[in-house]
Amino acid sequence: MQNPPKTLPELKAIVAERYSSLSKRLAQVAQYLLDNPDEIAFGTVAVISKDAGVHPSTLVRFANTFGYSGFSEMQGLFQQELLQDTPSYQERIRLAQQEMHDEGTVQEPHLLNQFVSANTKALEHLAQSVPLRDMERAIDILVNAKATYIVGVRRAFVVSTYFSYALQHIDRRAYLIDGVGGMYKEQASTMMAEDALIAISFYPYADETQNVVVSAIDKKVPLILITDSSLSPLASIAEVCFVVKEAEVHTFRSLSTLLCLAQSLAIGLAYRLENQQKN
Amino acid sequence: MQNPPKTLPELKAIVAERYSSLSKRLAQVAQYLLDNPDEIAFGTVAVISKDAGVHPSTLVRFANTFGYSGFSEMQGLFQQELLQDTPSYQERIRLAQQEMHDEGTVQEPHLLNQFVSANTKALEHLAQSVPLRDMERAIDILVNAKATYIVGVRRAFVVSTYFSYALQHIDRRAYLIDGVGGMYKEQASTMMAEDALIAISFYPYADETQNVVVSAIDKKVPLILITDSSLSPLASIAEVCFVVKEAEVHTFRSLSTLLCLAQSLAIGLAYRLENQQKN
DNA sequence: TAATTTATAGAATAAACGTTCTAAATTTAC
DNA sequence: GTAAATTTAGAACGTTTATTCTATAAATTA
Repeated sequence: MQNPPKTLPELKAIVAERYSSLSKRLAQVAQYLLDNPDEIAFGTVAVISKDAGVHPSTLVRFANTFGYSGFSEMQGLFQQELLQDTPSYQERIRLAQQEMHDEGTVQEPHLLNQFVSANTKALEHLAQSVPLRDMERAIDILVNAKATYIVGVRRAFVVSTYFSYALQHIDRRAYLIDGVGGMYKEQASTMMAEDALIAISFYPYADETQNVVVSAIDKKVPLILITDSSLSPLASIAEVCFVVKEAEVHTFRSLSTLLCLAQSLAIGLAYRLENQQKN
Repeated sequence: MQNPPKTLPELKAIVAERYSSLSKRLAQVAQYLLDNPDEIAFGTVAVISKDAGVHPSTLVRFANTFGYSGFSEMQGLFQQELLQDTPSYQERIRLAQQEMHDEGTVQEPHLLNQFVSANTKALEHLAQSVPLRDMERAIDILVNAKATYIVGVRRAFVVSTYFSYALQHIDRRAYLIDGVGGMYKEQASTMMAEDALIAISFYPYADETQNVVVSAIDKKVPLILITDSSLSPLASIAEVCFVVKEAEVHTFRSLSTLLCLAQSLAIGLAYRLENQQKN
């Protein structure tokens, strides 16, 4: 190796390329290097090697393998990268917009930026608008539920699958009512009063979801509702109701805040269960 | 001096304030410190002192004067500053923490707030790290695809369902390979070279997903991969590869940024199709 | 101006640094 | 299954590190 990469992106590319042919320990370093560039920029050989779980000399060998005289030389790339003016997020948006203006052509700003902006705002709104009390009540219900059923269609189905995944992840009985084989009714029929139902429903409030909820209410199954309006037809019969305003970009509704809420509920539940176990 | 500043902006403010009452050499250091923060972040005492035209020990005295145990402690602030992603984010965290402090009660911050913080940060990172070019290439592939297959299991399944929903929403043929009835192979068997495959795969890289991808590659189906590391086993064979770092709160990985990316792709595709139609 | 305080530079020090060399361990090849 | 080659961890290396201590220089005060 004679021509070591001169910039971090180049190095990363080459490391990724050669990764599969690296020995065990060198691969370990490669992994760490790609995942924790910041640590490498500031850390010492001793600290980094410990953190990456390899011997200090392995770092030097790694650097040598990629053509550097030693670890320090390679480390320089990581420092260099950090020094490159990383303009703040807002500034980048501003620059992008200005660039658009300058070019004269009416083109889209980087779509990702629009989404990030929109979702960030929506997330902040979420934190402000959801009462802590509702979170606690919802978690109460989930703690006491022998099983948790989840229903939601189309866009809401995405959130349903997350709930299903997350709850099973923390060893809760979760049943996703997905209507496979057109069996909404059948899947919902095993719900009992000591269970719980999480329903996610947005305008235009699909009948499938409504029907499942109604049959649950008949059986006195407590309902946690996640919806887009406090005037949603199910809002009044829900034990707990979360009203979530999603970000919207060019008429496309987002899901980030919903997922964020779902996660918070799942982890809140996990905590509660842990604490119960201790006592 | 007992309470040294904990952030670089604070330190800078105090240095400026006390500047006029500093001795000759300390003032020299102050000058240098305010002008060359980056050098201080990475340099050694020897290098910095030489560059600033003072004796090495002067740097230590300077740090002591402002309440630090030594130069290294003060240097930490300069490093920290370089790591900070965006001022806006940092400020939010700081304010939130201060608010907590003001209340007097030392309590766990509202879970939702933790998530919002983590997700916000991850979102901003996403916008910076995903190259516009990759977005365009991915959209190119999706535009040209007669049908789009989507595969992802467990956590990634949530994202898959979103893709499936979003693509069908804009009248694209989208086939979700969900493995219902254990038919991963069968569902994947109808893929053809003029289609496209979106695969979402995270460590520990499920076999189900791998198998589907391999059979797609055999048929020359272009692959758009969304994964968590550029060292992912599928990364090297993908046409386009998005590496997404998800937010993490108490070992629970988030999905917000993934959804954000998915949305951006879907809407980017929708736009492109609209524009094509016009021409 | 002399005395006293304060600030400085230099020497000294021990700890930590990155690196090299070597023997052991592991993998690969036959 | 043995031999060769590669990879590894460990010890040892000379440097460099940040810091402390101290004699000297400068500034301040009386």
